Amino acid sequence: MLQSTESIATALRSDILQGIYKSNAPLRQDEIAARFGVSKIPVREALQQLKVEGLVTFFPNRGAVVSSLSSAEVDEIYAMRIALETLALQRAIPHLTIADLTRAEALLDQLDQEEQVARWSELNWEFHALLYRPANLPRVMNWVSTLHINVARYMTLYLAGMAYQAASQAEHRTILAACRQGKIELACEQLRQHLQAAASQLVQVLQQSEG
Amino acid sequence: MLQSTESIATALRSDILQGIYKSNAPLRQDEIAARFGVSKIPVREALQQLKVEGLVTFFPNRGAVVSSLSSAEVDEIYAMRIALETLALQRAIPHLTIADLTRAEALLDQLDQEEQVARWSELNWEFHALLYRPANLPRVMNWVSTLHINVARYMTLYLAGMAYQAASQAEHRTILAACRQGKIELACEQLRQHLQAAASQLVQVLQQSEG
DNA sequence: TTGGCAAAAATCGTATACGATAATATAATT
DNA sequence: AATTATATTATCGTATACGATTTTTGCCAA
Repeated sequence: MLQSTESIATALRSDILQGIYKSNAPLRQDEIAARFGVSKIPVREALQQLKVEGLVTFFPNRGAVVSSLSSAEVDEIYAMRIALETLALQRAIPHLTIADLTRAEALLDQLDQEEQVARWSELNWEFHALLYRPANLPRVMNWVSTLHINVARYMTLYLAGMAYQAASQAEHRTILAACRQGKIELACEQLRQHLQAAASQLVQVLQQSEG
Repeated sequence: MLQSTESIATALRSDILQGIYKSNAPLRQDEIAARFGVSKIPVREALQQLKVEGLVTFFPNRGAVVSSLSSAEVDEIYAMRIALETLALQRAIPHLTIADLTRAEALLDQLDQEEQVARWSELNWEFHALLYRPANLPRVMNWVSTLHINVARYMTLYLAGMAYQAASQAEHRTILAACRQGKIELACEQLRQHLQAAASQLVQVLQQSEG
């Protein structure tokens, strides 16, 4: 099994995003190793990566669990997302092509039709990433993607309602319209509001469950 | 040797920041293991963490080297720093205490006197971190610190001149003055300019060496 | 029953060991 | 002498093994 650390990290990231491993769930090294047909060594290396990404937390001599986020932490992550995603969008807009805009429009139409929550979340992220990618900021993209994974798993749990999806789609369309017109400031402000709206709702739900 | 991964990561981070390991320098696992009196396992786990942080790059079957940054990458890292550090400062200012401001002033006085480049760089970061910490955004602080390490090692190499330090100190004082007056927008704008100035100079130097 | 308490099992963290790949040195060929 | 081929060495990536810690289980006493 050559150079397995990376593929294990990718798979675990995906599992956490999809909710296969939920918050506080232990990530047993032997079990994961068996699943991938490797020893614990590359599994632990992958887990150390996910630790830096914030997705897992290590407890001394008790191994790793999926990180659980307080409402304050969700708020902080969204604050980071707003800062970095508006940066990306701002730099991307001048480089957006007609093809990009057409593809974005198609994604929104798909989102209107989508009923499956997991798939909706995927398409939603695809839409956002599409708008950021032309900024040509690979490190920003990487980190934004990581931040997205950190909170998206909560979104699929708590914000699955049609009400949120409808509002979100309306916001997507105002953002896309501003992008099409090259109105950078406006597009960024609407993105900021879009993310802030998601953050506020998620924080509210979490605060309730925190009692 | 119990739970050594973390202390190894910390030490290597410090070594890279201090330029003990320079760009593209190989990080030999056996050598590092011997230095810490451990096996390669915790060393590799530490290196995987630094990889996510951007400080090292792995080449298949050739191990890890200290990442080298292109001018474009430095530009991107500073763009991230500006986005995240203005966020932190903006949220910190309402919580800055008199004690914080006094301490910040003292740090600037120390900086005026400091001749040793490495120590100057340390104090400089201490000043910045002091202004951000009251924002109470631990994840932002962590990531900003990582971004800082990524570029600071280049700073000490290329921007050691007194001209830069004098200009930098003047900017520090305008930022601190705005903080003292509670002028959030102004302070953030001046911080943005301060970081942008550093970025521009470093990018320029790197572009020259890139030919 | 319930609340410790000891023994057993599970799990972790890492040292050791080893096959695989890459880098280097040495020999062979033109 | 230069170049290619081959052997040697260095280094990596990970499987195996094992002591240490934690968790669970079964037992006894209150």
